Amino acid sequence: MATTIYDIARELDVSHSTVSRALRDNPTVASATRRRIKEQALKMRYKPNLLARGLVNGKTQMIGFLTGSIYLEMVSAAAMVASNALRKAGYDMQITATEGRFKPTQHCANDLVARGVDGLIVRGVFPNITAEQMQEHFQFPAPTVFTSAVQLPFPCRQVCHDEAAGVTEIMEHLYGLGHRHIYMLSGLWEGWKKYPVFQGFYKNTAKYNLGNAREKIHKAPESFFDENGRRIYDTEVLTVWIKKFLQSHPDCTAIFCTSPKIALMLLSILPRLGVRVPEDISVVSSGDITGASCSHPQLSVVSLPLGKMMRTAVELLLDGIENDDNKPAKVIMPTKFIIRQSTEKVRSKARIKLKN
Amino acid sequence: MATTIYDIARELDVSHSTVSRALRDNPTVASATRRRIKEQALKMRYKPNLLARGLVNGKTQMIGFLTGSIYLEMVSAAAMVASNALRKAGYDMQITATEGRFKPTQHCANDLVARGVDGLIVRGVFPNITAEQMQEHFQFPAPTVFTSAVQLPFPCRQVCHDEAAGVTEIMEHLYGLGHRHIYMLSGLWEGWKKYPVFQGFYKNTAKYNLGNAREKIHKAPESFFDENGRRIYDTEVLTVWIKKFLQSHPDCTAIFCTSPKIALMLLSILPRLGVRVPEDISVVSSGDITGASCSHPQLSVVSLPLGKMMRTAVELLLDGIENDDNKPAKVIMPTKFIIRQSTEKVRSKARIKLKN
DNA sequence: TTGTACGCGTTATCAG
DNA sequence: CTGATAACGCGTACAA
Repeated sequence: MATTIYDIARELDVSHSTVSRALRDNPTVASATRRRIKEQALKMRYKPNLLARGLVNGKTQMIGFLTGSIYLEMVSAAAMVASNALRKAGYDMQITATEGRFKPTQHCANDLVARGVDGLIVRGVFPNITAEQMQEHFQFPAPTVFTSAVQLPFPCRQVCHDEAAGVTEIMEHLYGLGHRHIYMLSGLWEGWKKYPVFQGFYKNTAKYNLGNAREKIHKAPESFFDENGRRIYDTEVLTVWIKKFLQSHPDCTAIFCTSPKIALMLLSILPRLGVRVPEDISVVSSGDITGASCSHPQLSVVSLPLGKMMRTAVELLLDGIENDDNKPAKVIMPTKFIIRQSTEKVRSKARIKLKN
Repeated sequence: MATTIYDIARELDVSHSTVSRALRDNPTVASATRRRIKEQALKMRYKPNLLARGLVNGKTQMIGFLTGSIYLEMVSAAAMVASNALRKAGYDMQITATEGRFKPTQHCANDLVARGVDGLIVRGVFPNITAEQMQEHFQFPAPTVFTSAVQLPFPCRQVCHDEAAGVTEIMEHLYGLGHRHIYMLSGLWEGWKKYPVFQGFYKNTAKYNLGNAREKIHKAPESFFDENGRRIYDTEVLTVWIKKFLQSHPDCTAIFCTSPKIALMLLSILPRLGVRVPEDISVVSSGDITGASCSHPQLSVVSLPLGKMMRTAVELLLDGIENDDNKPAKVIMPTKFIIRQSTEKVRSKARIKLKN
């Protein structure tokens, strides 16, 4: 059994409440006894039971970080930032990854709350969870901040990045390079048609008169989890897919991927099909993972202000906790377009031709 | 305030203990009342207070996952596997990332225990924490399983992968391709000289008579965290570093990286220095991150059995929890060498020459 | 079948 | 300055 304040009290022949006070530097207890108690506590390796403390205080100094997956580089990076920022403010953060499905997500969220977290950071939107479901089921008694690429269509505290603006930059860039046949390769799940990427794509396709946006958006093959817990896009499958795609869309001169991972794979697959990047086709992506700067060619991307977002989220959260409210607030952060080498002037040939 | 069993009891004019029993399907309570109570609980959106439950039960159904960083792809993947395995067994898992330094790590570990976790998975060894410190400070009252590349030099439950064997495979492979000047580029911190990678490298360098191993091992430039929480190896710095290295070691025909990320960067830097991979220099790494299969050329790697390791760790942990013991156990898992395209027959020229 | 009373380890309020 | 005593919400002997 772990030692409790009672053990210390008994040993020193004082009451447990004196021990409790002494341990938290309450000045009402004589400095002499205070010292004695602290020494004894140290000697007995006393560690306060945080469950008990949380129960009586109604506060746990613990923040929950809820996310569908911790596997994505950008998610884990975000978690680190949030964790460090919170630690500075005296809070611990516990990450809970839920696989993105509704049931586990809700379960974990409830658990977090039931475990008495003082606040909640909900990262991302979840596959197969609609906005309506989020609104209905993601109302927690503890202050909550949502962070994602999506402006949630209900009042809540949230900080998101302006992905649509990023898309605008991309389209502007590509258009300036002469591209008129720009396709979007989406790895995103259904049910969130309102994704700003889509909106941005629609808007700009219209603005530059690039044809029917709906026909330009294509869904990438599903990814899956391998036995090592890694989310994998099967290379073979993607190869077949992109081959078919280019055969039926030979006018394509630029591909905009919503996932940098898919973009990176494209960079490696296309040359094998006899398609050069960027000479034949330009590739660009949303999301700046580190691999993007050592790919061949280096990938042009929309960089997301993850660090700022998470620090802001933490600020919002702490504010909510201090003032014991949960009043809606929306912060939208600008993205930054990083031009590297995967985007170039449009090719002269109208149609692309694959090897053999 | 959240609703408690007392609230339900009052509403239904029964005692709170009846409610407590009913809610956990205790057959001693009349099925009629049981239904009434459950309905009422649902209606009042009752959620059990897990702090209180944990306090009285001495069990929380919660496992802590302690790691220096969650940022590495392999760590987050491992976390997902463990989390899912634990969930199946009825446990929740909370991840705590500590930045790898001693103080926060110890703090977080104590916190986890103080919060009443039923068990602990400690992933990796920690920068700047020696084996002695680990032995002294990582003795927790709750069952603990360590997972890492290192066999901890003290009795504990642990599952590690046999990295040395992986190195052996690499060296065998390279030697077979004619390489006699194999260098190791290590991204690992000091203080853990006992890393099996080193041992494996020493052993095989001796075995194949490849010269003084100590002179073959070189430390890569330090990485740092950028504002977005990503661990970055600065490309410029690494470029300068590798340039200098090759100038002073022109005999080098193969580089073995302990970090796949560095290897990937090398793949992109070397060509810019006029060095072709694998024609001029072979590159190989320990750790199979997904980017390794879409690099140019694809990277030969030692693949770690992360999934199996984590599932085994979970098994060990659950065993420890069930039997309420913490008796030492050591599981060592074999790695798998994946030959891709970054390793080839040794070049004919004795010395490498950089562009300009 | 149900209710009473107590304990889990803290903190907080009151007397003294 | 210190010590009873009462919460916090839940589980559970024990009694009814």
